Amino acid sequence: MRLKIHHAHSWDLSPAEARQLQGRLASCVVREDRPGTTRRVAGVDVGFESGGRITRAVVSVMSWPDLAPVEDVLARRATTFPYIPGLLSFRELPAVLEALEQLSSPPDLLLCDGQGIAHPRRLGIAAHLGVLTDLPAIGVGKSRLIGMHEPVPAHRGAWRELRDGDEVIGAVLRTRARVKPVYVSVGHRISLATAIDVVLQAAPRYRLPEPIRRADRLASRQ
DNA sequence: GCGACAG
DNA sequence: ATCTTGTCGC
Repeated sequence: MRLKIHHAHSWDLSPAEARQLQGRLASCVVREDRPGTTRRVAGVDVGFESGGRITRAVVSVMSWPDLAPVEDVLARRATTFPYIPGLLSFRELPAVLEALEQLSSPPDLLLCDGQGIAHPRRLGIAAHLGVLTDLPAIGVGKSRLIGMHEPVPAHRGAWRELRDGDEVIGAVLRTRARVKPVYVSVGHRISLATAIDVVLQAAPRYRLPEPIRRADRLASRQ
């Protein structure tokens, strides 16, 4: 598929330029529900190989709401930006966009590894990806970047607001009882309440480690 | 100045 | 992100 990029920009930036750009793109994030018809949901997993020299992105598409596997794609490329907390998207998104272009048909919703607006400048990787693709996007982080929250009860479905001062920037949600909670935040064109519902609905059959395992299978095949 | 810090 | 060791719950 051809990917339409909105608010396109250079990736050859200094850390200072990247931070400045985040401030401008953050104002484009839509924090309310503005979905299209949801038929396919894509899980986006990012990471690296070879001690960081290679950046890897895996996109696993499933049908919605039945969560049947539809299509998996993998992209790898030489890393061109270092990992700096708060600037993850500048290291990972070029590979993600390359992977998305390999899909035979576009997804309707993105579940992206990492934070959405739960970010110092409100533009984590999921929000950045949402703005560039203009697709509804949800950030699902495995650990915290910023924000404070009350303890989360141990049962599945329990959640607490993640706040930065007075602002609610996300939710800390248990997708399974007594398992480490995930950090859910708005990426684009979705409300926090809807994002929580979607993650909870997707989690039972689409466990967060699942895209990683599929990634490893794809990686060993290529 | 010191600690924290998505993946 | 990755690696290792010790502990705990089912």
